[in-house]
Formats: sequence, structure tokens, C-alpha cells
Amino acid sequence: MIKIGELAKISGCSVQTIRHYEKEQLLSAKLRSDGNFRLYDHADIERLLFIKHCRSLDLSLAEIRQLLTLHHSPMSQCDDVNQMIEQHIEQVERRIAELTLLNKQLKALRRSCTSKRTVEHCGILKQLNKAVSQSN
Amino acid sequence: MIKIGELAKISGCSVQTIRHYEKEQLLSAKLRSDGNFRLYDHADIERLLFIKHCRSLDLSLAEIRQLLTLHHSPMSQCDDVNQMIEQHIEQVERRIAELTLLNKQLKALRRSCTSKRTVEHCGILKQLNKAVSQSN
DNA sequence: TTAAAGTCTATAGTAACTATAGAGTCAATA
DNA sequence: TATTGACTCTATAGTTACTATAGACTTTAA
Repeated sequence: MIKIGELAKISGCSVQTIRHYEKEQLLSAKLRSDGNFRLYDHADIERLLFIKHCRSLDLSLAEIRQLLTLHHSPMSQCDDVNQMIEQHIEQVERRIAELTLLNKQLKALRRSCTSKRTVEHCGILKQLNKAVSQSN
Repeated sequence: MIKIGELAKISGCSVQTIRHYEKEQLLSAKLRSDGNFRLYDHADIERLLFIKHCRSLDLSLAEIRQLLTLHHSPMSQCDDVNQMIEQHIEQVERRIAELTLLNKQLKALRRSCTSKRTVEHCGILKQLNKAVSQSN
């Protein structure tokens, strides 16, 4: 059995993050030491690494909680897992599209001012203002 | 002079958002009615639309505050504005790269399970676990 | 005059942590 | 054995940009 600091080292998560996951019901220490320190075993390490891998895929804690539940209900259908991943992919793709558009706009903005003028003549601010008066 | 509800309509921001911007020192009503209602003029409308446009470019409230300050300091240099936009572009591009990688990983994961099996044999969960035991 | 709609302030909630305070525990050294 | 330093505990507040509520007050129109 290991204490939270060692679990943090092994997993690469911070101590606070592990405690946060416990609060969010993703991971719990089944045992405590005499002095009330959390004690973890090998299964906990695996569970935390699973969580960490899911987080690296930007799954939310709620989604991970769901996956962990499915994981331990052998009769449930893969479809639920598939659907979650599918929705997540769509979400990521929407965000990529948004950011790509944003990037274009920012680059157009950047082109509007390059020299060392005072703000009075700054093309960027002029552009930002122009957009304002247009939409007004 | 208009009240906050009308400013909200004109700008497309919610009433709470406008009050939030005031709290964040981006926009303030210089006048209040006898009954303590905020009163706005044309300059306030323009300022709010400027803020809204910047937000649509994902600039943070802190960045916008800085832009507004520069905006009203005619002696400051464009360089400050340029640098901020430059950094923002870099940040957006980093995030796009991250999400693109993420998307690839999620799609690989999706390919690992397609049929209606029970979770016991779910390829996605197997993949997620495999990653865990590899990194352990 | 009264009712509805609008506005006020203050506070809490959102997501996933991070950081702190103040107290208690553990392991090793003097 | 005492003490020091490192570790852990709980509880709470802060981060970002809002959104949503509660309870009270103001304005407007019928």
C-alpha cells in the first residue's frame, strides 16, 4: 500500500488532483492509515492511469465517470462507449473549425499594422473599431 | 441616454454580462438615474461593441482591458498591440495543433470498436486500458 | 393605483483544477 | 527521547467569463 505522495509521483498527477478526483467520485482510497492517511493499491494506480489517459483525450470527468461505470458493468453495451467517443470527436472537430476561422481573422488583423507608429494610427485598433461601427 | 436593457438589446450582450464587464472595469455607466439605474450613451455602445468584437476573437477580458487602455493613450506604441495579437495567434495555433492530434487519437480509438458487443469485449475500453498498462 | 416589467446588489454555480491555512502524522536524526 | 522536516489531513478560496438566482426597489402603462 502506498500513500498519496507516492501515487502522485507514479502517476504524474498532483496530490491535490488525486484528492479532487476522489471528491468527484472517480477514485477512492479504500483504506486509511492509523493517522488517517489515504492508502492505495495496484488497482488504484491502474484506475488513476486510466483516468489520466482519458483526460489526455480531453474527456470530461463526468464522461470518465461514465466510462468507469460501464467498465465495471460487463453486461452493458459497447454502443454507449461508442456514442460518447463519437460525440466527443464531433465536439473536437467543431472547436478546430472555430479556431481555424479565428486564426484567419487574427492574421488579417495582424497584417493591418506592422510599423512602429503610435496607437493613434494603429491599423489593428482601426480595424477593431471599423468592425464596431459596421455592426452598429 | 439608455438603460441597461436597451444596451443589451443593441449590443447582443446579456444584461448580466454588461454588469460583469463593469465589475471587470471594461465599461462603466458614468451616470445613474434617480432610482439608481445605469445610464449609457453612444460612446458606451461603441465601447461595448468593441469589447464584443474582441471577445469574438477570443481575447481575454484582461487583454481587452489592456487594448482599451492603449486605445486611449495616443502616445503608446503599436508594438504593444502587435505583440499581444502575435501571442494570441501563437496560442490559438498551439491549441489547434493539440486538438488535431487529439482528433487523430480519438478516431483511432473509434476504429477499435464498432459492433454491438458487451463492454467486456469493447475495443475502446481495451485500448484505453492498454495505454494504461503501457505507461505504468 | 396597481400590476408588470425592468433594474438593483449580492451571492452561488459552472469545469477542472491550483493554492493556501492551520492542524495533525510520520520517519529519521541528535 | 525529543525534535525536526517532510508529508498528509480538511476546508476554503481563487482561476475564467460568464449565468442564474433571491429579494428588494424603480419605472411605465393601463
